[in-house]
Amino acid sequence: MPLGKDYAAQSCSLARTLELVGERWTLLIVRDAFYGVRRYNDFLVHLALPRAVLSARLRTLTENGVLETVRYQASPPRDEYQLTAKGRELWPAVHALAVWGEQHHGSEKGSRRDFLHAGCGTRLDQAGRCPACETGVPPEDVEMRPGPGADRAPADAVSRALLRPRMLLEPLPQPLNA
Amino acid sequence: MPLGKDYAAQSCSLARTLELVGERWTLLIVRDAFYGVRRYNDFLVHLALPRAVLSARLRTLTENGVLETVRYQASPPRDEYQLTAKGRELWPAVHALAVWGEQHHGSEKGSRRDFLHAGCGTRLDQAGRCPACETGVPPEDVEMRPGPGADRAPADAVSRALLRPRMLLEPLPQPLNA
DNA sequence: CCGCTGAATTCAATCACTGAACTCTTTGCT
DNA sequence: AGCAAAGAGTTCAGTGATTGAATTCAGCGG
Repeated sequence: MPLGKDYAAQSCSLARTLELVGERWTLLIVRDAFYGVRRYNDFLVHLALPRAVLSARLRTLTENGVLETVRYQASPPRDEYQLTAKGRELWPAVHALAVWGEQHHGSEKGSRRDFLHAGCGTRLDQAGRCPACETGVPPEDVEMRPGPGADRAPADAVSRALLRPRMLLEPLPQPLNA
Repeated sequence: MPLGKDYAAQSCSLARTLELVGERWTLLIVRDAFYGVRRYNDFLVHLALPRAVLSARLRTLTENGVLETVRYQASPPRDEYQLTAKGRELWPAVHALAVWGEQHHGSEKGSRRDFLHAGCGTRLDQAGRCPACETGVPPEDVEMRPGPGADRAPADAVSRALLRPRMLLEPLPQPLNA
């Protein structure tokens, strides 16, 4: 629905996936959700996208069961957006795309962000598996830390909060200071 | 370049990947290339997209080293578009997205297309690995065959040609009859 | 009462996509 | 030679989506 017509070749499941998740900004929102971003304003600050687009994307992701809203305070009603189980299953795809980008368009200084199997400390391969343990690693067990190519002093508070090592899906500390 | 501005948060390799591969139609073109589609007209027939968009996408994919043009006849000069090594490395990402779509938006009749480890015949998991052999499977070793949910009598010749089991990256037979 | 925050919506301008028509070159047919 | 067809595009007007700025709105803090 979001993008006018549906893709032809709808006999392919990739086409139906891209209808939902293939619009501009959508996968970056999902990626941020894996990073622990949950609030409207944090997405806004981190991605620097127009508010209208963010609202629209959050709505269609929620309507399609990728995100769900969770009330975190009642009096001025405020909702967080969290990944559902269905959304968390996008991790292999998101990770594979990120790894491809790192390999082919990475900076010369090295990776910007590393994803490690928590507990064993090994970097994941493109398939999202731990080469040492020879198992797939769900996002809950992935530790993210800045790599040598990371920007050391980003302009926005969300990027700064993401600079310290953290587990995927772990919510950002609130409020965001420094 | 293709989409006006570059994504902010360019410290993420996913963003740079999506700049290249995240536009409408682009990943479907790449998927078709894995399926063996190589010619302008075959992409056009299979995807039913505007010619202007197809030309633009093929150009940027070629300029960025995902596809390369290969002359297949000289007299009226005709080029095929083939995946480069860099392009073939998108297979895990494309496959992961397709599997996600199959799981969450698949038809009730079952999968539309199955991807098997050729030689062992086991269906790949979401990470693109063969559960039986416990190895990753490169696209050259993947056999594609229609699943129970496939459309049995598609309207276009390319879809009909893709109905018989085939190896990924194997070029479509030319000319396309039936 | 006033200003602030978080979460939006509205609006004009811009940009991209769509679909149809057109171009150009070579080849096959008569 | 003349004509139609195929393959691979380009051009162009109309539509739809995205952008960035401004505005709204509710509740809270002092």
